[in-house]
Amino acid sequence: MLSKKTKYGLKALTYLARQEGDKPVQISEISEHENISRKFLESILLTLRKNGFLGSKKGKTGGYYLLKDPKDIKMVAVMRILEGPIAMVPCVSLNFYEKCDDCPDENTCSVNKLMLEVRDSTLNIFNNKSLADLI
Amino acid sequence: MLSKKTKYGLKALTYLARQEGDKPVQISEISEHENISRKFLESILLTLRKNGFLGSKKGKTGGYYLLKDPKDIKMVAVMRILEGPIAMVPCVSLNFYEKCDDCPDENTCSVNKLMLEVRDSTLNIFNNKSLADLI
DNA sequence: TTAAATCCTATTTATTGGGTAGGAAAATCT
DNA sequence: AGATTTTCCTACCCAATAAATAGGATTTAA
Repeated sequence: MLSKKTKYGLKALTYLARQEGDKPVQISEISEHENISRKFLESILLTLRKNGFLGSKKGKTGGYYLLKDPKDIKMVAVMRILEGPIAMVPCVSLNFYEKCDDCPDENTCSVNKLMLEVRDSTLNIFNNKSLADLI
Repeated sequence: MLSKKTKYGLKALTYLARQEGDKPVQISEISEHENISRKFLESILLTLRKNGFLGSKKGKTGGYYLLKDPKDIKMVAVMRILEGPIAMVPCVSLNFYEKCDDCPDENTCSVNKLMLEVRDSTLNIFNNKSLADLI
C-alpha cells in the first residue's frame, strides 16, 4: 500500500507543477486544494525540500516551488524518498538492500525471483515517468 | 512491502509443491525447513486451506497438501488471499476497490493514473505466474 | 513592529504486522 | 478404550510504523 505521505507528496508536487511562473505557493493553499492536513503536509514538503526537489521562501509571501522542470523530476526518485524501497522485499532492493534472516540462499529462493520480476516492471514505469507525465 | 505472512505462505506452498506424492506434510516439518515460526505458519496454512488452496488431514500422520496441480495455482490468487489488494491504492484496485476521501475526481487524479499503470504491470506478472513457475 | 509564513523537534494517537496462548476436535496406534 | 499426536479455532498481546499534532523559533514583507 502506498502511504499517505507519498500520496500527498505526489499531489503536492503536481499541484506545484501546474503553477504558472515560479512564485512560491503556500502550504495552506495546497492543503486546502488537495484536502490534506496542513501540518502533515508541512512535514512532507519539508522532506521534499531537504532532498532537493523543492525550494522555499520564508516569511510573508513565502511558500514552496519546484527547483527543476517537471520533466526532469523522475518518479523513481520521488518514490524512493517518500515511500522508500521500490521492491516488495529488501533482498531484491537496489537502494535498500537487506538480507532476509530466514532464506539461506537468495539464488534458490522462489520468492526472491518472483519479486525481482515485479521490481523490474515497477522500476521500469517509475524510471520512465516524470512529474510532467502526471499532469 | 510484502508481509511475512505472504512470504511465508509462498514458501510453504512451494515446499508442498516440491513434494513427491500427496502425502500430508506436517506444519512443523515446513516450519523447520523454511525457518518460520510454527504457530505463525499454522495460521497461514489455515487461511490457505479455508481459501481452497490446501487440504488437510487431522491427527497422527496428519498435515497439509496441495489440492491442485501447482501449474493451476495462479500467483494472483495467492497474493490476493495472503497480501490483499495488488494495487498500491484502493481506488485502482479491482477486487478491493475503495474511494479515497481526499480526491474529488478519480478521472483527473494524477496518482490514480500512475498507480493504475503499476497495478497493470504487476497484475500481468501475477496473472501469468503459477506456483509451478516458482519451483 | 507586527503579521504571516516556513522551520524544527518532539510528542501523541491509531493502525497493523507479527506472533502467542490455550484448549477443542479429530485421527491413529497400541 | 485410551494415549498420543496432529490440525482447528478464537482470542489476545506486543512492538513497530504510519498519520497526525503541538508549539515555539526563525525569517521576511509591509
